[in-house]
Amino acid sequence: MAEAEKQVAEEDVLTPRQREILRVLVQEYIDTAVPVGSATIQRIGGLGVSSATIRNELARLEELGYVAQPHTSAGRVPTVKGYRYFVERLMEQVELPLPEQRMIRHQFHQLQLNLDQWMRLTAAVLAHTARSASLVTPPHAVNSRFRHLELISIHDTVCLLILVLQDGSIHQEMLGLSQPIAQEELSRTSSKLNTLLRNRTVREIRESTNPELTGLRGWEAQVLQRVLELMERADRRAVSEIYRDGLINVLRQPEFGSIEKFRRVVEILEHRRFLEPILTRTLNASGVQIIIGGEGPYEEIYDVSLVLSPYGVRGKASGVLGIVGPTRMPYARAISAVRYVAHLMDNLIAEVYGE
Amino acid sequence: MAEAEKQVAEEDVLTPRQREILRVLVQEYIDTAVPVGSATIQRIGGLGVSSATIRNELARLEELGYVAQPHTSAGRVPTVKGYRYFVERLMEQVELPLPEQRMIRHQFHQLQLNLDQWMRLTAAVLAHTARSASLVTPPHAVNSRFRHLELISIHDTVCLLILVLQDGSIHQEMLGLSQPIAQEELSRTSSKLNTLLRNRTVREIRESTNPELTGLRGWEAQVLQRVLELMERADRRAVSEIYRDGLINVLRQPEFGSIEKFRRVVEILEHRRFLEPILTRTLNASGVQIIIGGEGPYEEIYDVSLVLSPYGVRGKASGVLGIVGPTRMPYARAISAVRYVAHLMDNLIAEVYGE
DNA sequence: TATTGGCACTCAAAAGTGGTGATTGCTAAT
DNA sequence: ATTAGCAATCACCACTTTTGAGTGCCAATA
Repeated sequence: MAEAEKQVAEEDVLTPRQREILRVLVQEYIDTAVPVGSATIQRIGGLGVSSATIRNELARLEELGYVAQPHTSAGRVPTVKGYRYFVERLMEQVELPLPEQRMIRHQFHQLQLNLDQWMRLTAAVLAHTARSASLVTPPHAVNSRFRHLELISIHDTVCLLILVLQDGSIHQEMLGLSQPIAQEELSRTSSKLNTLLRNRTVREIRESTNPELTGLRGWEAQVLQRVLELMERADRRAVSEIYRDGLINVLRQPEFGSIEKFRRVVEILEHRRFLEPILTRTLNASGVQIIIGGEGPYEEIYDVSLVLSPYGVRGKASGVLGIVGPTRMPYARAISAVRYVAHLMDNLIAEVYGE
Repeated sequence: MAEAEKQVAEEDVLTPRQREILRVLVQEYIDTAVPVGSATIQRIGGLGVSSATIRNELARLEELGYVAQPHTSAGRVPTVKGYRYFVERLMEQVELPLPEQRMIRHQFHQLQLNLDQWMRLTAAVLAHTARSASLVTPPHAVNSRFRHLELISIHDTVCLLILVLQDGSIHQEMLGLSQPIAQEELSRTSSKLNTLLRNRTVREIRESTNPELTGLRGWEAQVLQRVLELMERADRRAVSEIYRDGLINVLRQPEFGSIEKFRRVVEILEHRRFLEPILTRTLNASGVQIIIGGEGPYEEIYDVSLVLSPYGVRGKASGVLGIVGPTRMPYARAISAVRYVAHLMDNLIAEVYGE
């Protein structure tokens, strides 16, 4: 198995004892937020060696870049590389405790299936379960297909345009018309377009040579134009909207005693520019993704981590959900929470959107 | 006039000089966040008296509860009572500078009128203009009237129910049907209901004795039931959704060097339990409301203030917008920003929703 | 050769120290 | 009623000292 091979290959770099020391150190640091010294590891680690031996091993781990000292006379803290090794090889995968699973399922079952409420609930449940800030994007199809158009007269020259796509997303917009149009005429046009466009993608519609479509003029052409624009926007913005919750949980973390680090979390959550590429990437991945701040392309968000997972039915309707917290995060719990909720969403999506 | 009487009555308590001293003190404290001493007031206040006199007056103001000393050898800071007096009687009302007005108008005119984007923009503009955290609730009608229903088959036994009310709000919900229903039949029912319910309130529908309505059975009755429930929920929850922005601005305030006070701001913004009653109250008030934390029913949110205003067309569609910040807030600017944006919204709402 | 006890060393954090200056309240003079 | 003058207060700052957790290294040990 590739898995086993990888593990063997890794043993060339870290001995089992070093791995155990690293595991204990990261776990302890996650629990206490205090740099961990050799004596502490000896006390709670249960490996039968003296603190001097552990010191030697720690020196080696530091050379290799897995741990670092905030200052000479302090214990060690994990580096980004250390966290990465921990979450990939050392951490014990746990399932979310059954009572919590039951509670979450219960909450989801009580729900009337309104997309907006549903997303909110998901964000709230994630935040509560992982005790950190959460984010959720609504399920979204890749090449959305037209499903239904509705034009409702608001007054003479303004109508409300409601567009429903096959992924169930609803897009609305006020439309100023070039001339006064009555409701009857609006209805006639919308039912015409409903027939012409049904189940088509933007591309198909644009390439159509159907004279009924290409021949549209005046306000009707205007409506079609807006419909296409809305569909394109929906396609382009894989991440349409982001539901958030639980920011307050992050404030409880001791590392945010000073404002600066906390600011980064708020910035990540408020500014799409960070999230958009990360979420898009997650959408196309599979399984729980762990992004540790400071690594590779994520230098800017040093000491903030994200645990994200795609959910939904691939190619039909999928979204991303996950949590944001300090690098020093209880990953085991976070991952199990994210994974469980994502699975639950997979099922719900399959139930609602497809067979 | 009641206004004038009140002012006269108040002059019994505070002499003109005391008022001027209080005004200078609060203004200076708002600007600098540093306790203000008698010398400072003498220097910048321009009242032709010595600092000793000012000290005497300050002692009196302290007795009366308008100012307080953080410790014996420090200057004075305003109390909640002091702030209240300041915003109601001493502060000079200013208009938002014209260039800013122009910029805001410009942003609103560029907008395609989608409610969701609109609310977001409003929150963003408020946050930016008042340099603080902002919140906005969408416009909402009191006794909403039915406008349009659309049923879209998702698969056999699930359909998407879209309900448009007269205030332009759109409500959607997935509906599990008791039996498989085809799209044609869904359409027939929705157009029937559209005729029967058009422009009616929940109350009117419930009290109707029209046999076409009371005679509905099976899944059709189920649909009607859900429509009524949705309409009732829309009526009941005056504050449906809250758009927020600009939290990051609050982090810049020096008083949030420690986390504790900041936490309160986040709590207010995240938990509806604080906001709901405040917003509902504001909705029924008129003009800009200033809520100073620690006062009366708002003890819990000590040292956080809100500047809120209702907007929209009374009885037709109205909402609340405003900002949240530290008690030590540039009220003049905040109020002018909130007032200006609220007026702008009044006009936009009138333009879109009515004559 | 790996492990260990012992020990000198380091250094951040906590506790202590004294000086500074802003500010007050009080008093006596105007 | 107002003011100048002045002693008293006390947070704040810069500085020093103390403390102790923790390290690195070395010589002894298995």
